Amino acid sequence: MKTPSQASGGVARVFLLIRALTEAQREGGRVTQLAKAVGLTQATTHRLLQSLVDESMVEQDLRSKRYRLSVDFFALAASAGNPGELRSLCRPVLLRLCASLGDSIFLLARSGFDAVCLDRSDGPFPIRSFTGDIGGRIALGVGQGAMAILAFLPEAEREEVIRFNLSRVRAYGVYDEVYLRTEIERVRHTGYCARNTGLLEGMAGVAVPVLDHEGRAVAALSVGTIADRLNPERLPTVVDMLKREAAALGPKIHPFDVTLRRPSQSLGGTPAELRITAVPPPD
Amino acid sequence: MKTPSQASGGVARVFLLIRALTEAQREGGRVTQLAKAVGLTQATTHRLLQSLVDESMVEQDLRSKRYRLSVDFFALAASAGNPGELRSLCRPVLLRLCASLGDSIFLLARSGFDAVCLDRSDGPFPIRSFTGDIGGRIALGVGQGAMAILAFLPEAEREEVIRFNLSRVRAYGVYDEVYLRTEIERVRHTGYCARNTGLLEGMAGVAVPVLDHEGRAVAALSVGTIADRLNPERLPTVVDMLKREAAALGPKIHPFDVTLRRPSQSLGGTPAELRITAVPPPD
DNA sequence: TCAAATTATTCCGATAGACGGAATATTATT
DNA sequence: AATAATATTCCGTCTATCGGAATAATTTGA
Repeated sequence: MKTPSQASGGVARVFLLIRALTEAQREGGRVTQLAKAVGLTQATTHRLLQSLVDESMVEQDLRSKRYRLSVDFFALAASAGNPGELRSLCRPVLLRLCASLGDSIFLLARSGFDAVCLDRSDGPFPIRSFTGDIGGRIALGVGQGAMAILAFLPEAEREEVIRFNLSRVRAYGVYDEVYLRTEIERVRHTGYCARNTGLLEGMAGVAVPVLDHEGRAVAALSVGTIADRLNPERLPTVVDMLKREAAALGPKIHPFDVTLRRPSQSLGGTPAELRITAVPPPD
Repeated sequence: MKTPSQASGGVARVFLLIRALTEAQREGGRVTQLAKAVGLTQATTHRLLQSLVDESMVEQDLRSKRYRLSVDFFALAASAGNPGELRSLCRPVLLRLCASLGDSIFLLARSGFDAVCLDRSDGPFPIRSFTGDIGGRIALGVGQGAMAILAFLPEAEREEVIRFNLSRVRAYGVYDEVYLRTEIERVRHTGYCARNTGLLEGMAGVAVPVLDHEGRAVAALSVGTIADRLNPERLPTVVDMLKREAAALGPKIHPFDVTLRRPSQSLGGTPAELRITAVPPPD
């Protein structure tokens, strides 16, 4: 007997623990605390942690005895950030756009119901972004990049994502379904997504989807900058450059064709960028 | 009974498989091939893969049935690339240096016997580098950044690393132990590591260590550029800026204190760093 | 400085769940 | 359409995991 919501095998336990470790990366996690977080006994948690240390995926501070994910884990996973060579393909594009425009450029890849930031190239105008750091994720429909992707998914898939994401995106200024669908239509019509009144004060962004050889959105190129620099005069130029680069990328892309599966592990909640590092009080 | 060289628990098997998947990221791996690679039966390999798919760490193409690591895996591991907030702390530094110097700046973190690239900021002068892409690793002692770290490890640790790495670094132009030790002494004396005759034709680099509050090297700031731009006239300025930034970082860093353990999984082999992907110049 | 409390680590018997041989289904090849 | 290669499922065996409990280490408090 196994609860479907609860994980099945030992693999699930390992990743449950790893997820708990990501939460505790800042200070490192202690066995007791981690055990409670994953719902296992201290003994089991301890043994799993030791196994992970043996694999050098986790390291333990000799003084505090706290555990955290290791840089080796990061290095191991780095290749996963280049699916179908997408990142390698886009890197010169990012550099080129960044050099020409002088703004920060982001590469977002679609991943299930989210977009994940795979790469960025910062221009001289510093910027704070939601998807922000490499590895950051955001629900499809929130922010220009993730909206550009959502708008250009095949209809059936788009509907499923909208249904699943509606509750997740409410917090971000997507007030209702009608508004979201109106936006999507606009993006589908114009071929880009731009907003001046962004999620962050004074910040603006514009993004275009990157379509694979069959016309489905798999990624987005996104520009983030200060609001002044996306004025009506400059915007068309920026959009044009983005579209040109995106179009050139399309034929080179051969993505995996995967079944969309609802994540059991909640992706939703509060994104890391909004979690204003409150230290969880021990009790 | 279990071979000590072969892994013990189920955790080891999982990561054995994940490692095999990183090798096959480009095209994706098939069950048969992966099973052979990890030395398990197809049935077991298949079940493990399914478990990983359930965790959305792996995805499978519906057409080709091939498996690859997913972007979710990358996103999960991203927090591991910010150990002790090192990356967050250094990001503004990278941007500042990149803006002032106009060259590409790298942040390397020490990890066991290696240095791993945690972040980079590319300047207008395109560059090819060994440690190159984010997540890339290189043996301590090879390249300016990894040399800067090695030179400023505590003596006992330094000796152990040298002993372990000597065979690994021979391929890279470190011809013998005497040469390596001479270099280390020079770096310790001057406080930086610069080379014009780099591993790559026409490329040059200079790096300084980032020392923690107890004076041990935990990271390096590295500049990569074209050889002309590191002439005797400009070099002192660059070194000075790097040193200044590194010194300011030191007190903010409180690293984990870990036991150095020889990796069972060979790091050696054909390093990913030799598979150099040239970055086409922007224009 | 010592004692109490908290936390980390080790032990070990029971057993849940992984293992893999073999059968079956699917896809590619000729 | 037949054959081959590959992927997936089944299920009995038995191994490797689980966790309660004991022990060790560390922190807290007086």
